[in-house]
Amino acid sequence: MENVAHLRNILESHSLRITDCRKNVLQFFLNRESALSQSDLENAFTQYDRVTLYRTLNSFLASGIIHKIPNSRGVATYGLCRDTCSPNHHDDNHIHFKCNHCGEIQCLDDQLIPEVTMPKGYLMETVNMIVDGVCAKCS
Amino acid sequence: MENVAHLRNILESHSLRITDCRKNVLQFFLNRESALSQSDLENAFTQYDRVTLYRTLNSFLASGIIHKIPNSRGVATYGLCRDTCSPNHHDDNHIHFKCNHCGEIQCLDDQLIPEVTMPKGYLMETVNMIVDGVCAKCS
DNA sequence: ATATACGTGCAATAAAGTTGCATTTATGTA
DNA sequence: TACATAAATGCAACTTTATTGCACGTATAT
Repeated sequence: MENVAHLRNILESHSLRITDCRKNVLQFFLNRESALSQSDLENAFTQYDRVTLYRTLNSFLASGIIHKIPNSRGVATYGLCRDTCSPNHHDDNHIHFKCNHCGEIQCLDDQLIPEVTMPKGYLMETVNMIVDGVCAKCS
Repeated sequence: MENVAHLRNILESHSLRITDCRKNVLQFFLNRESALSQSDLENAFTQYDRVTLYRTLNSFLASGIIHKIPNSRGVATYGLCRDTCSPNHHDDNHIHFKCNHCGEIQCLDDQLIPEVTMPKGYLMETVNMIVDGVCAKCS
């Protein structure tokens, strides 16, 4: 359970207005260790319109509160950014884990993506790494 | 240009019937160095129904001719598998590159994904790595 | 040559993502 | 505290992508 001041603080520091929807969604992210999709939010917050949740996710994404996690299913999933992330500089160089059993996607904050080199002429900007398998809860 | 015997050979060795659609789509993949989405195929092959192309991709995917490439946009993209792939054992441990300029997704067949270790309790099955940036053609 | 299992096209639907607009609300300023 | 305003929300509508069922056509084994 996060206290409200903390939630306000996070939103404020990312230049976002404090609204019920944002506070609730943010709390939901903070209480979860797994990544969330829009439909997860729709199920959890029937009091808010789909579009509102869609735009809430977008505002979190643009302000650097959450990051998008690439995946093979055609559904966008989002994970909380670390404290050290900012809108302009993301610090999400950790591995993502997708459990093939429970379906959850987790940020493995302590497993950093190893350095890699690109062929000549390629300019590297962002690196994502996704491991599929069975998570600790399911194994 | 691939000769027809080669195309037949690939389809046959993956237990797929030889059809015009499959031959053409396979050739299209072989002639391209970049990954393809369903809509790419729809644009290239107006003579085939969307659903046919959809199922062609699915059959290629299931038989191990192509592999799905995770991405942040909500559009499935597919790349050719190496010769060493089979339906049961994929050998696509290469890095994928997404160019933020031209939008192309490429398989960097020679850039192998480095080994990583998982936290205790986690079972690793598949690893994907996607680098975003600017490709050699655009830089 | 033929049977049949598989592939294709068409129609329809589901699911996810997105936009415009009218109304409501958060926030800075008086 | 009241107010002006920029931003957030809800609703409706729409686009794109993904998916299924069914009838018909074709590749393949016998």
